[in-house]
Amino acid sequence: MPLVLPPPTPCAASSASRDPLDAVPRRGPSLAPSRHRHGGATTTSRSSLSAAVRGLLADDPTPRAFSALLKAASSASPPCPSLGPQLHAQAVLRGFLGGEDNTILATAVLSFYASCREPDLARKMFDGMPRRNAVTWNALINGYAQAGRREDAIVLFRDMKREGSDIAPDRYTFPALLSGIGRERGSGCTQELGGALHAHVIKAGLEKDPFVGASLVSTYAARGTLEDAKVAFHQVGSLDPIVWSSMISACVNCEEEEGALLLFFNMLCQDIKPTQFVYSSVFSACGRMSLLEMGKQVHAHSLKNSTEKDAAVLNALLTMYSDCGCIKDAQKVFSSNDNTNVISYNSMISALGQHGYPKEAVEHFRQMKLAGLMPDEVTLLNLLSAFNHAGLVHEGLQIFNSMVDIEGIKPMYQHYACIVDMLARSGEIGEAMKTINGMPFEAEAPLWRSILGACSKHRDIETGKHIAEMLFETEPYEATNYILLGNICARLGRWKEAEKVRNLMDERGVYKDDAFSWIQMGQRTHRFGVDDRSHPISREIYRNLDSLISTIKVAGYVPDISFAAHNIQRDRKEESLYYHCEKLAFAFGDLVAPSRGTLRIMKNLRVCGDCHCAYKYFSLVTGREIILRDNQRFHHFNRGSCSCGDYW
DNA sequence: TTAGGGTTAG
Repeated sequence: MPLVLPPPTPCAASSASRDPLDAVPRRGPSLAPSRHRHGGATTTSRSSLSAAVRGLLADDPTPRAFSALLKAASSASPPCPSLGPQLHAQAVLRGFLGGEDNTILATAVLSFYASCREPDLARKMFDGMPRRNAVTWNALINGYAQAGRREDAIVLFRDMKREGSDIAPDRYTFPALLSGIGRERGSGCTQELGGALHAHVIKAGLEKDPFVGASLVSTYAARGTLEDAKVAFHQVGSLDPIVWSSMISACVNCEEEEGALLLFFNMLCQDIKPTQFVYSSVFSACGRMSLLEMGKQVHAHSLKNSTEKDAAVLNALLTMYSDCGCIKDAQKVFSSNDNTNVISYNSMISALGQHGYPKEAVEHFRQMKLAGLMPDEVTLLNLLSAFNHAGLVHEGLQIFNSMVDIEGIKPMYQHYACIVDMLARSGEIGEAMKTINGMPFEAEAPLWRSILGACSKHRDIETGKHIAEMLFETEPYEATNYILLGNICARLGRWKEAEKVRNLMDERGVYKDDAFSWIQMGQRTHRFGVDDRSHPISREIYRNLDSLISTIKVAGYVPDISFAAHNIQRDRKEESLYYHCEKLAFAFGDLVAPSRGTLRIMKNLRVCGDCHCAYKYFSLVTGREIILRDNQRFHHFNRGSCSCGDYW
């Protein structure tokens, strides 16, 4: 008679502590339950579970009670990985796992190990079971998938199909498989697997199942194939809110923010109540597009739907306000959150860094530790980034050098990239190159490009040329590389070389992205290109801009013609700077917005140095606060100065 | 009485 034995030591969470309930490590990613259920079954707290287990063992427990407690233990919050082996051992001692009719309880034990990412222990249970049902198979497939053991999951799926008429892949099998094996972008093998699984789904007649459909949608989105996600979404054709939330999140993941917003409105029109997942994704979409008014309306809507206490919603909301240039509102959201977690702090530290408040970022880092939250690799990256934005090289290096010893976090590629960028931008290009040579990773093109940018800033033409030539080989169609090298040449007055770079671009058919800036007024977005005269009130905008330029010239503004790269006469150069898109956007905002009100302006590329200077004077002569978001960070202009301290 | 789908920071 088969007997399913417990493992010799309790799970992998073994500890010297006497009470297994106290043996839960604070940081134990491999032991954390892979999934918590939200919106449906609630999780159980560790203390109430502890009491329940003591009560159970004191009474005369039934197998049914063991199953219920195992289920609760697998989804306990905080996780309780040592409870499973304890319950398993007690069930064995009572002979509950020794008979033929142990399928349900044995499956509950198996599921516990699977959810604790211990697929080998789950497999031991599986192999020792005299009878298995579909639940047993699905639980082990899920265990392998969640542990990243995709090959094992696939083999088991194949075995399941061969098993016989009673056992067949069902609506539980595919989400388990898809969640674990199909979500790595850019893997050819995974692409084929995802498509093959979709074919199996259709073959099994499950393409209309909302559970399976939501899984397919998110799997395709994670691979970046939004069109396939849409096919899966339409195949389901359901009003199930989770399928919709999966599709909205898919749009955001694939940078189709407008699509996400359209789906959100469509959802409301069909009376499908948005969940916290939907609000999180929609806030993310609003933030990325800087749609402040829209974001505020969705915020108001979310309050009506009682999602205001959800940590993820609040974290997304915080980031939305920050991305829209409203750092004070972001701070308010953070302060209103009673459930701050590591992501809340990471979001706030990131926001403060991007807005140029490194001291406040450090203060939040300190508060985070005081609150008993362990900084993770993202926290450290955001902190380094805050120092980088502010040019605080010494502080950045100090944190970087103490990451392993003090924080227990090994620097990843992004941490090195941040430090290299920091050194190069501060003028320490030689040190940046040394760091690249000493790091345990191969530098990728964007990192070399950031050094090329620093060479442009510091007019280091020799290093710049060397890096540009290398980049012209590895990414010949990236316009930025040519622009940066051309700028170095132009700034040093080496016009012939600048001309050569432009010719090379033409020969290769490389085109740079057109610069544009935009500003929201009410519900409308007004977009401006360079020298753009297409706006209905263009004449008034140009008149206002000319007037503003005259005023700021009197106040001391001197156009910096080094930002006009073409070899043209000085007065023409000045003129070419006046009608940069960010200046046009400001002139428009200044014309139509109430006087002295804050203006929020966005630009798709990095702000031009001359415009940065002009904006400082604009803020001085108009009394306006100007918040400019470019593709790097935020600049807050007020009373003639910028929050970046002219370092960006 | 055991299995499953969708969020937030970089």
